Amino acid sequence: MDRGPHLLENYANAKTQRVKIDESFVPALKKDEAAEVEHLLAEPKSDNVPVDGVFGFNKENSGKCLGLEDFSCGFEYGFRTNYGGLDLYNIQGEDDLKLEVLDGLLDDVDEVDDIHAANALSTACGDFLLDIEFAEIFSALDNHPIEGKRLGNSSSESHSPGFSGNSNVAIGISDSSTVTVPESEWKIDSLDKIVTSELHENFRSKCECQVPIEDKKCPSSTDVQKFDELDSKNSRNSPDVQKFDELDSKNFPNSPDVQKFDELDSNKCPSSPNVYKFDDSDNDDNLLLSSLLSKCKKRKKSSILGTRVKRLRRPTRRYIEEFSNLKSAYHMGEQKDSTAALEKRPKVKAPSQSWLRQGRMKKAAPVLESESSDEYSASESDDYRERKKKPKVSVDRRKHQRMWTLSEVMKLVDGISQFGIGKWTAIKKLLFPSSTHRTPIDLRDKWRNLIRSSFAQKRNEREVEQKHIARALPNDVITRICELATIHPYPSVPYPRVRNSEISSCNDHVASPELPTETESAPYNTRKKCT
DNA sequence: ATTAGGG
DNA sequence: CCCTAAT
Repeated sequence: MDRGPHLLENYANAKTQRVKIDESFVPALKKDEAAEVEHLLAEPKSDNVPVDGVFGFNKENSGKCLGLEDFSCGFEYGFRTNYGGLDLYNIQGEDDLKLEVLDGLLDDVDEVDDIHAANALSTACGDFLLDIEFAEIFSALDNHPIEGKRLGNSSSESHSPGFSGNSNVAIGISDSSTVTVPESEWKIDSLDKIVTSELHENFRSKCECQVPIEDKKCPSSTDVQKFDELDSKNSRNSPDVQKFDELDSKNFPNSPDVQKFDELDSNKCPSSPNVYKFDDSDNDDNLLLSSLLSKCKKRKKSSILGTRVKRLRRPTRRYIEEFSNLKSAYHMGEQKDSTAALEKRPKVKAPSQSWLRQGRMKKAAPVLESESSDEYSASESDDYRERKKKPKVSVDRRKHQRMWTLSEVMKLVDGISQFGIGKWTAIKKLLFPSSTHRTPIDLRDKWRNLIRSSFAQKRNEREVEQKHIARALPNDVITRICELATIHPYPSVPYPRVRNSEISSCNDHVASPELPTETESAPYNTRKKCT
């Protein structure tokens, strides 16, 4: 019973966290209004009227009262999808996670006991609000675009005067600067007004409790009706709910994932000061939080779908992939073959870093898969298909090129030795069956480059005794490539001037095209006949 | 749908 | 890597 509040406080105190508790849930609310709300919250309790009735968090009442819950669901949803790599909703990047967490926590509070958890209405909702069905209402008052705006607020620390005093009212507000929120343009005021008004209205009409609240600005009853409609509509969409269930279970099979949040988060926005982090010192609480979170997932589903989640911004492919990869990376660890040591570039721990690291950042791009997973990626086929048909996708890939690893090169060489030149799709299928990247064309391009570079390197090697060729391919690979190049001459890529002499010399080093020395190059020469 | 070539 | 033309 007191656990919830306790938790709240704990987290409120955490350094890294920016969570506001209590009254901030109506951030821009004028004082009198705030007072009203507070009153409203406080009042019912003495009357044995569950506060959640007002906020619509009651089980039987869920979905009512304009869905404050929905807001929070939005956050939760965002978090979940982000982490799960689900292609549903883009949080603009970062950190709505904590919202989810907090929300979950709060949500659970009312489960814990008779604590009526009023949910958190974040100031950050702007982004989602417009999305949500009932945003229409807001739009009437507020047409401000919320795109790309961010709430610059909030390094402000949490303060929890108001409601924290009420032992049975837990109000969590996540005021996260990290959450994408329209700036001042976004009329929080109007929202708040409506919200409060709605609260009043609902409280009156549904709870039938006299609340000493002056209905200063009650929106037209139509608005209320709208909410109600919405509500009823939402409350019975079991199919959707089921859908969500599937979805959910797929993406979040185990709550332990939540624990990785910390790591994940820091990877994603290392620079953000406002990143919510689990405090190490709070391990117990973290665990609790995790379980709470998982619990709350179930409970929120219906309302999430109820609002017909449609977001303005879909998550970037990159974003999605990133998360999924990240997740899979955790599960499978970093498995690499022995050639990994020879990788041209260091492996990156987190995709997020890798996409920063390289690539031309002209346009939006898909995620850079972690090296370790490139051969195991399950989503390969999809990616591949899409890439081929939608030009847009190709635009995406352009963004970050992926270095070819030695192992990849070797596979490519193998493939060419098997299929010969020009069977790029075959090679792709056979040797890069699960690489989301590396289209047949890529293979060809790579091969084209390999030939050129190999010969160049070969030449240099002889002249300068390959010393400062730091990131050059290993000699044997070069040799193999040279051989293959002679065996399967690439049509349109003339060898850099040094044609035959170069080739012959190249072959001299290892094996003659006709008679392979039984060194490592043997397997390739044996198949030279396929041109 | 693939491949070749060029950018 | 991307794009386009040619198969």
